[in-house]
Amino acid sequence: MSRIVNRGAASAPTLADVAEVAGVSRQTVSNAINNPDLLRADTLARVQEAIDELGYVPNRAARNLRTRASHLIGLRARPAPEGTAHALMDRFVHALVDTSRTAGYHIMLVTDDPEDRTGTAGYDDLLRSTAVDAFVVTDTHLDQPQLAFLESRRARFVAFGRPWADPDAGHPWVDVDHAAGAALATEHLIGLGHTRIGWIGWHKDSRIGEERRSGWSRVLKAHGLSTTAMASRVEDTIASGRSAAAVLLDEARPTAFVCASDTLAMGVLHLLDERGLRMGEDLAVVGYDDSLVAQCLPGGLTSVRLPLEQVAEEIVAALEGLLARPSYVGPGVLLPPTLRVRGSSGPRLG
Amino acid sequence: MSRIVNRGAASAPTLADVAEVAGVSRQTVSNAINNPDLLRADTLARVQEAIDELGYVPNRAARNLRTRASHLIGLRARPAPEGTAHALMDRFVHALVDTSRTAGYHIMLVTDDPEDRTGTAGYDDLLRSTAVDAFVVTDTHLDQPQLAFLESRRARFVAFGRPWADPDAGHPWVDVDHAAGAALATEHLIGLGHTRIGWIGWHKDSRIGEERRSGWSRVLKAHGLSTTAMASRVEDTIASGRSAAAVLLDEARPTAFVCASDTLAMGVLHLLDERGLRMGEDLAVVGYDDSLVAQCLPGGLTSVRLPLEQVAEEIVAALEGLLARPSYVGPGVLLPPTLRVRGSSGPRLG
DNA sequence: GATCGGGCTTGGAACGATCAACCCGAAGGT
DNA sequence: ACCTTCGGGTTGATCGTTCCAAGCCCGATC
Repeated sequence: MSRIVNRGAASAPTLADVAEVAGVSRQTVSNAINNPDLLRADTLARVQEAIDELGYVPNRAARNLRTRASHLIGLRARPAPEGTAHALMDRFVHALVDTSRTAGYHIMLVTDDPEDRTGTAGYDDLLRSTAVDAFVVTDTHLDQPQLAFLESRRARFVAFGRPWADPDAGHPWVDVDHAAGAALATEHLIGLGHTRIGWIGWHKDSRIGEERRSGWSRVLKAHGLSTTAMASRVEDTIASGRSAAAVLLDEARPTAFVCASDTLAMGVLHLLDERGLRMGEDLAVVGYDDSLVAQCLPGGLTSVRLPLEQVAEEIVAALEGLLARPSYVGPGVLLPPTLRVRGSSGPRLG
Repeated sequence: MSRIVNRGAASAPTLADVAEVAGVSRQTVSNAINNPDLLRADTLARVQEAIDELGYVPNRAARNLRTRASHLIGLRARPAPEGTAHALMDRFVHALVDTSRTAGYHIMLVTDDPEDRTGTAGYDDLLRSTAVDAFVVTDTHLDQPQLAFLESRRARFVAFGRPWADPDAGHPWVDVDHAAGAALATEHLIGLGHTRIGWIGWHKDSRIGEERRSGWSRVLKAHGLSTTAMASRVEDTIASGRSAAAVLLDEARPTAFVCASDTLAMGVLHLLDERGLRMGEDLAVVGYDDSLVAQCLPGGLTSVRLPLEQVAEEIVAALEGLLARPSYVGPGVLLPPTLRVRGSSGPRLG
């Protein structure tokens, strides 16, 4: 069953059509839509009536052409790698779409063109062609060159993530206080009576990883507890988390772990599973990101939850400043995460 | 630290600028971009050179206005509810973005405006205002009225999901063969030696749920195995999955469960955890959706994997037909899922 | 040598909105 | 009485591209 369809093309009503019906000029209709307070109440009502009658909807392309704006924000994001717990994108994307809508923007998804090695030409084109007004970029820690390129091109964008390389960078940014999150997790474990708390984190070249790690070490030191031989830095995979946990557990005998991600935490849980140890009771584990995995796991994985909804709000606020004329670039925003306590951090120690 | 920035507005080069540099007319430049084969090779080269020299990028708004097309596809999707394992959106969205790009389209995200109860006005506006050329709609099973509305408005859209109400609906659709997935899971368990296989699914009014369930019952019957008292229909939450499993386990004593979702399967695993039973060994469990949770869980959750990349490809193909002139609507496409075998379905029985 | 035709090129006119400037009458100040 | 101001509305120009119909050039044909 297939067919050729010929859609009737009764062309849509334009501003001029509405103007004629309402007995006013084009501009007045335009004002009725964009600056209603410029019109007298009775005129406004008459125009509105004509709009409703004709079912008029402004043509975006024409408006975009004239105003040199598209009210479209490009979201540059890479998908969560399979096999990791990392699914914050879903939540963040939705929060961003919602917040943007209330501000009159729509979100357009952009991913890297695998054929473009620099991964930047496409973005530049989108901006220059007025396809998007600005970008929201994530994964800033991974793409220093790209960020530099965007800045050099005077591209308009807001970063979810600090400008690690240049704290004084000229672009707006919003980030989560990663150290505070790890500190929260560590304090929580100390509060439960733990004194030997290990860290499983990312490689040293990960700025976020080091940031999170600093929260852990700072709190331990503040409580006079030792960090020596208690930390491991590995790749963000379940397998590395598992083996890092195995080594630390045998050598330093921690009673709890704080992990730089839920993925690594899952690695610890894999190890517990293998060794027949009970999560929470034999070993406390805290993850990071509050992924779906943390939420769904039997017993639940205690995890640091990123305030993605607030991040989205701050990003949209920054976008509005960026796109205002003259554009306004405020200071970077750092938001505190929270801790979701679940079974994996176990009961208070005897 | 905040500041007012005044960006230099060296206005972008236009078609006319390129034409002047290349010593040809606007139309020739336009042809060089859109119909290169209409030009003599040397002219084309000269134009291309001018384009590169000026760094010209066609203005989308102007093109959209003239051609009455935006090359933007609206993706209507709702976020995964927190606390469920359901994270297929991430993968599907990315697949769709990638496939669309190769076809020259971009994806714009759309969610329901909570203030608009019908949830349809917004979509209609977007189409009429030429903001998007067409929609991709998901969750078709949940929104019958919306689908009907879109059809009545002659809106252009492709559905991810069968037109359950009217199998002969006029819009293109792509769906996964849900029954086949459940059948795959059931066959797998039978192959492992199970004969008492339970079903935990969704309420009867869920068409997808019933479809998946039919795969399970069909296979059992084909093998002469009983389905009586072996099935339960509940909400898609971990808690309901857990209690459904508890009841079935006590009353019908199945040795394996096929679940309509990974979320429900996680419910079963929660129960095992409570009762101190071992997943896979004491009870085999198969989920549906191949979520990150299934992948990350210690031992792993065997699950039915949806061919989302292929779905995306078929959807884009359907979109291209829909947007061609005259538009072409092909028959619906049904794609087979696959099974990802992991620890939760356990070893071959005794 | 005039005509024809095909391949390229050309200027002008849309597409549908907003911007900038202007217009008009009534109110208020000097 | 005259000038200014201001609210409320109009008109022509413009954004940058593609469509349209006509024009040009050149070689081939009669």
